[in-house]
Amino acid sequence: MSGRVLFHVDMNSYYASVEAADDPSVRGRPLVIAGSAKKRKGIVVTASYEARRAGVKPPQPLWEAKKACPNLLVREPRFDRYREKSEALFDYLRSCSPLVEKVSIDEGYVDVTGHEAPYTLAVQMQQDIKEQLGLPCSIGIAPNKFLAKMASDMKKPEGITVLRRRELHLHLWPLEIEEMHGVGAKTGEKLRSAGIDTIGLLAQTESEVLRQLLGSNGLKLHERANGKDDRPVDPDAADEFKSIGHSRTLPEDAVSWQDVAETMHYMAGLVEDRCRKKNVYAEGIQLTIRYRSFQTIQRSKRLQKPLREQSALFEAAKELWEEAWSGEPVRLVGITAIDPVEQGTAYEQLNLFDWEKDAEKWKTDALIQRINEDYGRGSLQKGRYFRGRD
DNA sequence: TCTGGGGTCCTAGGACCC
DNA sequence: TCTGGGGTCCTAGGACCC
Repeated sequence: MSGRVLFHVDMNSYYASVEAADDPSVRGRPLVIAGSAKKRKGIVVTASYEARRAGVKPPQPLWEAKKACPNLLVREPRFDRYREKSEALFDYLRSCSPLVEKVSIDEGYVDVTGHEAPYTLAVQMQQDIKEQLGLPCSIGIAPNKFLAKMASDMKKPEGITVLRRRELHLHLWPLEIEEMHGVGAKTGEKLRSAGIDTIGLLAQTESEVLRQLLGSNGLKLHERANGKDDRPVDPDAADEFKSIGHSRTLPEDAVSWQDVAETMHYMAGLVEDRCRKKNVYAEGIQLTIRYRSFQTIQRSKRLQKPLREQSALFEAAKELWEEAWSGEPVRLVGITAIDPVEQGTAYEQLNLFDWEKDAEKWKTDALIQRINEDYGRGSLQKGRYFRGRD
């Protein structure tokens, strides 16, 4: 009963729409954005509505899409351009309300509580975005995030949908269970096997039954299905990142460290670049290996000292590789910096100071030497060295 | 001649500490 | 000769989303 009014603004076929906005020659034609099939990245990331009408549906292998739609136009993604347009979009949204939360490159929430005529505002926004950026979007209007998100999905492209709590039985509950945000393949399967085929049945199921079936996620889904969701629109959410990673599918499967080393080094460089841009160091590193079988493993470890240099990330990744690689052919590798910390926040100076103090306290040359040696190789961290002894 | 690349959140077990 | 219980940190993996 908080009486909030939230918009979920969702761009339609975003990448394809940016291409169409920039290049009139592809407008109105079946277009997909996909990686290069030669490099084994032939996946349809986004399809224009013309392509969708021909049966193309992301994510789908490119060869399959071409089979479904022989006159398909294919473009490789231009992420920099999509980010640029996205910034313009969010600048516009923030001109409508200060409470804007960016969810991804092409969607966000806007809290317009208190606005005298939300629907009229939505119409205006949709029109402005079309005129100023050349991009189509759908807008969902509802009292909370979940319902706004579900609403924006109800009319595409270029729809505006109001979803009121008292109308859930008409517009939300009849939907198939897989259409619910937060229900993926696995959860959908579990729910169906329990006879819960629609969002309405989920809403009416005893919450204890759902907890048995899905754990705490079951309780969350039950609340959402009943129209309850208290999450605020958080303008800072996008700044609070927790990892920075890059990965690549290799042109062909790798069978040795030598085969992956160059790609690893390159990934480490990309990670360093982004850490620098965000002014952070990584307290941990994660290696991702995807095998030919598509089984994907991840190995992570905390670093002895926060770092971000390409060579250091590369070396750390190599160590993880040596511990983790099973010997099977590898399809994809990735490096992720985890637990980012701001540059200059305490760590190096402060800790060095602490070690000196600790060394002073213990006062044996041998110990001081040992600390220096250890610290030199960076193996002391966070004042833990003496834990259990003092 | 399948299946990209960027993320987040949650759970669970073992180590370790008190 | 018998070993509790709570808390935190670390790691791996599952599920989901765009």
